Amino acid sequence: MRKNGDVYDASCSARDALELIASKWALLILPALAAGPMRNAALLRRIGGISQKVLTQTLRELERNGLILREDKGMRPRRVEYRLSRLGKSLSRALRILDRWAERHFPALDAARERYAANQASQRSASRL
Amino acid sequence: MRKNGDVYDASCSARDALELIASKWALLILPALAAGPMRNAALLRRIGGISQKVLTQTLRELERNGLILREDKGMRPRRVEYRLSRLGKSLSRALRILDRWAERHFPALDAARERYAANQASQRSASRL
DNA sequence: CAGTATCCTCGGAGATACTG
DNA sequence: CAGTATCTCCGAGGATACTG
Repeated sequence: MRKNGDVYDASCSARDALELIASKWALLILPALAAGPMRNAALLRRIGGISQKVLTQTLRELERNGLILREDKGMRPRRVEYRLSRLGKSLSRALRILDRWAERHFPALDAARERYAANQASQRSASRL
Repeated sequence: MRKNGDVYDASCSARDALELIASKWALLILPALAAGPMRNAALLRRIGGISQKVLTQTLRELERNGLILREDKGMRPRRVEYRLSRLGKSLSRALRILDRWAERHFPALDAARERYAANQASQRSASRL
């Protein structure tokens, strides 16, 4: 992306940051970890519908960006814990606002979708006259 | 908000809402429209790297969810304007917080990535000994 | 248990050309 | 000018099996 012509000005890196955040899975993992440190298996259970591969990928990406910390206590059987870094907690707080927005407004979104569907239907039947 | 250890139960719809938001393009279109109503071509210019098709798709999806309004004034040549709905403005305000977070913290993210890369490199060379 | 390695599928998204 | 219609391709992500 961002092929030719630097259309957008200074906020390019911020845009990258946004894209990191705008990952569906990151948006679910961070809140999960906000509750406290968690292990791989627990995250798999907690976040329904994510595969082991994608979970690992996303965790690595979050770790790479300094949002979470990975602690591998060298035990047998193995035990690895993930937890939010300071930066991750900060982001998590910002995300909570979005979360609350979603909770508060999804009824409105649903309603809008129904209205839209109804409109579509009536327009289809009108054009058939 | 999914406080107990169960997989997501009640907050499924909110999760859907989050996924709508977690679209890279929606995250760019909404702030663009926050500045004021805009037409197709203007959005294409403003948001670098998006194709006509994807722009239309995203706009439709946002309209369907009641976040933006589409106004087609029946002129020749055609003139269609998009603008935020009340709901869209509300979301846009919530997103601005994220935006600010990204602007404020992307240096930290960058730094973390460099640290990570350095670690990787030193670990690779260590394992080669 | 945490993580990798493979293989494979499906759909997101680009390019291009066309229409009202 | 806004939008559709096709065709195409690439890669994110799922399933499964294996390893330390």
